[in-house]
Amino acid sequence: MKLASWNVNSLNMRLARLQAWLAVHRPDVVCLQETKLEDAKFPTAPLDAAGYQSFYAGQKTYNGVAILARKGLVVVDVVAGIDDFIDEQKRLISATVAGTRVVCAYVPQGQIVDSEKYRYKLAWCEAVAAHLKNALAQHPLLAVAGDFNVAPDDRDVHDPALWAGQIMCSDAERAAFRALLAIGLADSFRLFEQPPKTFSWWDYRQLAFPKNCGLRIDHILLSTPLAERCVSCRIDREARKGEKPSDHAPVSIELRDD
DNA sequence: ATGGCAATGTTTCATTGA
Repeated sequence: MKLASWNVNSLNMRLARLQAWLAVHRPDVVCLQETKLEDAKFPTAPLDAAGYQSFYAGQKTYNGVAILARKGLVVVDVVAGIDDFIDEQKRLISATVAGTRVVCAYVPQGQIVDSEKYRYKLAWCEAVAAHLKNALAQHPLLAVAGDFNVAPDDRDVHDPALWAGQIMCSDAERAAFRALLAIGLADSFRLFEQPPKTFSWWDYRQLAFPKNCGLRIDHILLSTPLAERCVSCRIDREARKGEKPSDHAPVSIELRDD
């Protein structure tokens, strides 16, 4: 099974790119963030034509998450939102795909350390930690894929001194990320030897991408039984190239069939 | 020198993202 996660920064703007990427990589499951589309406007027909079922929770302008599953895979128990946490913002959707519980997450960005949005980010992560603890108790095969807006450690930052203590790198955010791992999840990227300076997001400005001034903030976390079956984790830098890219690149894993 | 780029709707600017 191949599972991917991609913050598309507007599915409307990125649909053609997504279709082309799906045609080449043929993942079984894709988690999308920042679709920025109300549910009535989700492009189910073109994605159906591309061979995918769509499950989504969106809103106008901001946020929006979706899970795509290759046609033929059985999908049950689709639920939007976080247990015991009322949130106007559409940032979490879960579905069981071919027996694996898949959670697609778009963690708040947080703007500036100690801002109102930063406090919301930390509260959101705390609620999601509780949600995932419960999910793991019910589903030993659990994958959490998304844009976490946290660079877990300095290897995930192009210039650690520049970013020290800044948004996405602060101690509290990194602790919140580690708290998710502590539930019993592994950062699939770190299960393998990886090229140094591998990132998943680059600012649109200042030639950040060609200079590889990026951060690794998009992750796929796996419960122990899935981590044991994981044979690869890659970030597709190619998808960030060319005209009108998303500012994020997709991350993909492959799970051995048992 | 506190900007820069991109997407969106409130649209020819303000807001947000990261």
